Amino acid sequence: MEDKLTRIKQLLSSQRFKLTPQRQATVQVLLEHQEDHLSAEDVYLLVKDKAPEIGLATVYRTLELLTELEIVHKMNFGDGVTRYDLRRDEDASHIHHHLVCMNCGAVQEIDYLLQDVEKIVEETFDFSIMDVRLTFQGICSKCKTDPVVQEKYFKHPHHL
Amino acid sequence: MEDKLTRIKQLLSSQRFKLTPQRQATVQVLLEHQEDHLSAEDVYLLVKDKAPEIGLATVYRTLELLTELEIVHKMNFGDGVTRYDLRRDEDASHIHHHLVCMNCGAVQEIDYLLQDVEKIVEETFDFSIMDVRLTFQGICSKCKTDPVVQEKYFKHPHHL
DNA sequence: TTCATTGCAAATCGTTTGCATGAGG
DNA sequence: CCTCATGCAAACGATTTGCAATGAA
Repeated sequence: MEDKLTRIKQLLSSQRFKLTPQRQATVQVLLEHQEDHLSAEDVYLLVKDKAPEIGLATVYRTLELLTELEIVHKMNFGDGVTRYDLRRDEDASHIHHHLVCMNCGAVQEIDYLLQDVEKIVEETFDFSIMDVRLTFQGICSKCKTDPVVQEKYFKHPHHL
Repeated sequence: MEDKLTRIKQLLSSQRFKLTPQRQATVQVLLEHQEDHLSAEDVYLLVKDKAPEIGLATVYRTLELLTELEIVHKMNFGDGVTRYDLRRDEDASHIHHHLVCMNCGAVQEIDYLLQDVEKIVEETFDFSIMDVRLTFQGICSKCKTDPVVQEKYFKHPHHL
């Protein structure tokens, strides 16, 4: 992980960007929450613990910068908030799929299956894929046991 | 298509909702643009031709209502705008995938492949899928011939 | 009359921007 | 000094909401 921070610092300075305390704090928060999918607001609140004086705008600017450098990944589950993620590594970049529970909001990654599908799409449509976002929305196994959830999602026929 | 309008009217009235002129105009716009992926604003402008007095809020409310009734499909390509689509038909509901060109913004549907993947996900994760959103972002065959596009997306190694 | 529905304007929410200040080379 | 980066507050764009007016059952 120090590894990663060092690499990021190099990447920044190679393009004349500085690893300021605010940026470092932001990266650290992302490193500590690799499994989560934090919104800018989430990141902001977490960074405030490390650097209380930071402004929300700086967090947005930092996340935007890191996105341009392809260090973080910007995503969007349709709930009106953009979420950010450290990228795993350099090239297997465009594999990033999720199970989103419509009840509890839990997000689980499923970063495999699908290489074949990508290949077919590229060939069939002569389309150069730069990024793939596959999101399954549904009910996770935990929520499935909740009677309220069952009533809401499983009882009614969807089209009367 | 009259077919479809009638069915929608039935669906509405079965739940004590009325097919007001505004709602009808909105549905008609959606029917006339089944291939597009219109934003609320787009729909609003198109509906204004048919019913100039309509308000944007009503369009939003109508689209929300139609979404709840599973008549339209709400989606999101990460550009900060929600887009809406008439659903094709009743049950093969959750198959709705897209190729989005990062250059010209063209959206092409690829509503097949993937049934197997869905099945695997359901079983592997004990996850009940209610909706799937698969988006490939990349460069379409048309844009690929543009030298500016080539320079921007295909020349530079992504990580120096 | 009653209740859903509407148009309008104001409010809200996430995000971006302008600007004056501050820190580092 | 010069530039980049910051914090703050204002601006912004998409969407939602409050409310009084409308209109069909």
